Order: sequence, then structure tokens, then C-alpha cells
Amino acid sequence: MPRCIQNKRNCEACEHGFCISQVALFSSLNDEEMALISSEAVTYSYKRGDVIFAQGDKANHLYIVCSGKIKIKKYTVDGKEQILYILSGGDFIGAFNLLKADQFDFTAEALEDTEISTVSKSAFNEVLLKNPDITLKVLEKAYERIQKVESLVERLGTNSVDAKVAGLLLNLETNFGHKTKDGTLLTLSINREEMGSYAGIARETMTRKLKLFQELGVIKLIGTKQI
Amino acid sequence: MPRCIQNKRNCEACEHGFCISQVALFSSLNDEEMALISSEAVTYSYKRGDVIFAQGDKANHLYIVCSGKIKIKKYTVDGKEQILYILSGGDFIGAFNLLKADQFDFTAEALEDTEISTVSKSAFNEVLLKNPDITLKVLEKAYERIQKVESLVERLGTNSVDAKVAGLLLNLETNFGHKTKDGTLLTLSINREEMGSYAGIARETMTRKLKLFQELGVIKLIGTKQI
DNA sequence: TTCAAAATGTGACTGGAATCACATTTATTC
DNA sequence: GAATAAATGTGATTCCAGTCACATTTTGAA
Repeated sequence: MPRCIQNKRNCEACEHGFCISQVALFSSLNDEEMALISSEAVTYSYKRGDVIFAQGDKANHLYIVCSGKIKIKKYTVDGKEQILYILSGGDFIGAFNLLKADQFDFTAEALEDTEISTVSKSAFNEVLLKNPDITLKVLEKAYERIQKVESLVERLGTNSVDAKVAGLLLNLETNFGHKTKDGTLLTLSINREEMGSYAGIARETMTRKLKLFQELGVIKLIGTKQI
Repeated sequence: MPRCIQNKRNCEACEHGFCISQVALFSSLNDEEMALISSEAVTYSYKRGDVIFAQGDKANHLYIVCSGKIKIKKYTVDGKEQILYILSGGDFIGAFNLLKADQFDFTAEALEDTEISTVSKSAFNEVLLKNPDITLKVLEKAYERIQKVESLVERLGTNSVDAKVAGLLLNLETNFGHKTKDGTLLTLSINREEMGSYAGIARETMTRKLKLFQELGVIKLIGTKQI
């Protein structure tokens, strides 16, 4: 069950009551199935810093990001936070351990004002059984996630901190950057601490490396939120 | 196409011509489907150090480890090798990017004498289309892989090198350890360099930490290959 | 069995990131 | 808009893992 149930309600952004339209997974559903999921779905609102679910919580729902951004993170044994993914509109989490209602082994936290639709696994499974092709789409998404986290391993395995920062910037650029006339503009929803936590380095080091990269002319910092 | 085709032949370990029996994925197949895959499958032999496939190779086959062990690794931008997984009998790789015949983004190398059966993706897909329940099993395996690599991220994100080594040892213990009367015996198929490459630290540091752990009485080194 | 090659152990050194402390800037709340 | 809290920048310091060099052991091939 998601936290912050005080804001339980339907999604305002779309006609289905929740954001099916945004999720590629459900694009092949017919009206009936769409209705089934819609009737089951509940949307919640979160503000920056709100915990959506935490490591150890029961994982019996599927979480779809309608709008905003969230971070998926783990805590290392020495208490550091390690970010695994940053999810935005259309992304979902909690769908891969289909039938097993086991526990989350990571925490999800909102990075900005975010709307999340939840669907119970039982409803999701019901649709899945009738639409085997959706299983294939889920598998595709699982593969994408594998690729993402494996390349994160590659970045974390690097010794050079410069390379870690560069890798992070490239990753953020491809996922969240917008092309403009003078290069790619990246509007950050994460602070320096979180950038460090994603790249596996300390906050201060991130600050210093970004400054260094700017001096080298590779990037240009606009305020503290845009690159 | 796998490398080392000089040893192309059928698997000696089982009656199907390749090691279907070992793979949980195929346990629900009927004789006909079993025959289809078997007729397509080809088994190859590798010795320690042999490359099975490399980053950039065309990924149009599924690789099943019949016996032995292999490592799946990436190279970081600074040229270091980073191990992602160690696979042993019954494990497989190359099945998640089903229809896409794209390129491998990692390298597979034998850690010891190893037999690998390969099945073309087209044959695999054919069986998959007729057996939707196998897709679910594939998804389960994908989820297992996600969990493995995500916990690797957690370990690599740790600052404490002691914790990295401890994490590695626990991981190896659960996957490859054998219980004996005085604790768990771990027979290593990887050397100190590779242990370091899995844990994200240098070879010399691994040597030193193992020595330290032994002095602390946490582990006992038997020769260089058993813990 | 011998010899060469690979793996491991070990000391010395160094660099650079983590950490700490605190000033300064930016964001939030009332 | 003022007050407070959070985020960021920055210097100083420390420490420990990476690196290099080389001795020693183990392995494997001839």
C-alpha cells in the first residue's frame, strides 16, 4: 500500500481516471480491459521528499508515474544512499515480480510534485492472463531496466571520478535533456547531493568536478539547476 | 554466432543433445517442443580464458551453461574489467532481448572447462509463441537478474572497501558455497584479480583484505583457492 | 622433472577523494 | 518581505586504496 493515502483520488490529467494513455504497456488494451484497470487504479499526489514506498514495504501494487519525477534508491551497508533510477512520466515500477507479493528492496521518493497511479497486482495479473502480448512488453521493459542498471554498474566500477561524473551527465542528458540552439539544456530535478548519490561520489566532489568541467568548457552551469 | 566453433558438437552430458533438462525454463515443454529446440541446439566447449562472445558481437543466440562457470563482464571507460555475473550450470544468457538481434553489450568468458549449448533466437521464439507460460518464466528470470545486478550496485556504491569484500564473500558463499561441519567451504573459480574486478577494487587490495579478514578470524584461507 | 609463465604476496609511495568545518547562497515558510 | 531552513561552495586535513616494483609461490606446458 502506498504511503501518503491522505491524497487518494483519481488522476486529473486524463480521462481514464488514471494515466493509462501514457503507459506504452497498456496501449493494446481494449475498452473493457482499460475499464477494469481504470476502476481499480488509484492516484496519489506527492511533494518533493515524500516517500512513496520504502524498502521492506509489501509490494502488492504496480506504481505508474503520471507526472513528475521520482528516485529509486537503496541504502548501502555504511548508510549511504545509492540512487538506482530516476523515473518520470510513463515509467512504472513494481511490475516485474508479478505474482509474488514480496517486499520492495528499495525505496521510492518523489523528486518534485508527482502524481502516481497504483494498480493492484491482482488486477494487473488478470489483464496479463488475457493478453499474453502484454507479458512480452513487460519483458521488454524488464530488459530496458537491466540495461540501465548494468551500465550503472559499469559507471560505478570506474576508478576515475571524472569519468563517473561524465557518465552521469551523459545519462541525464539522454534521458532528461532538451536540445536548444546552443547545445543541450538539462534542467535538474536533483541536487548536488543526489547527483553524487547517483554517481557514487561525495556531494563536495560533485560540486568541484562540475566546476572543473565548466572551467574546461565542457559544460556551462546556469544557476544551480540547469546545465 | 559463438566463438570457438572448432568444438561444435552435441552435449555429452544429457540425452537431448543439449542440456534442456538442466534449464528450469524448459521444464514444461512437451516432447515435440523439446525435439525442436534440441535439433537446433549446438554445444561448444571452452577452456578457462576462452571468450564465448564479446561486447559488440551479434546477439542472435541464447546461451545455456551446461557445466562449468563463466563470467559476464564489461569494460569501464578507463579500461578496467567489471564483472557483472558469474554463471554456472543451468544459467543462461541472451534470452531477454528476444526478437531484437542487437549486439551484446558485455563479454562472456569461461572461468573453467565449460560446456555451452546455444539455441537460435528464432527457434526459441517459435517455442515461446506456443507456450506463453514460458514467457512468464523468462520474466521471472529477468527479475532475478535485476535483483542480482541491483544488489551489485548497492555493493559498488559502498565507500568502505571492507564492506565491498564482505559483500562479495557473502554473495559467493550463497551462490557457490558448500556447507561442511566447520562452516561453509567456498571453492573459488576466480582469482584475486577477478575477485577484485567483481567487487570493484584492486587486486592487491583484495589480497590484503582477505588476509585481514583471516587475521580477524572471520574467514580461513585454504591455499589460494578455498575459503 | 624442469622451466617458463601466471598468480599471489608485500613493501613503499602517492594522489586524490572523503570528511570535517564553516561561510555563503538559495529556497521555503510564515 | 523577513526569518528560517536547506543547499551549495570552499578550504584544510586526513587517510587509505591505487599504483608501482619486485619477490615469491603456484601452475601449466614441454
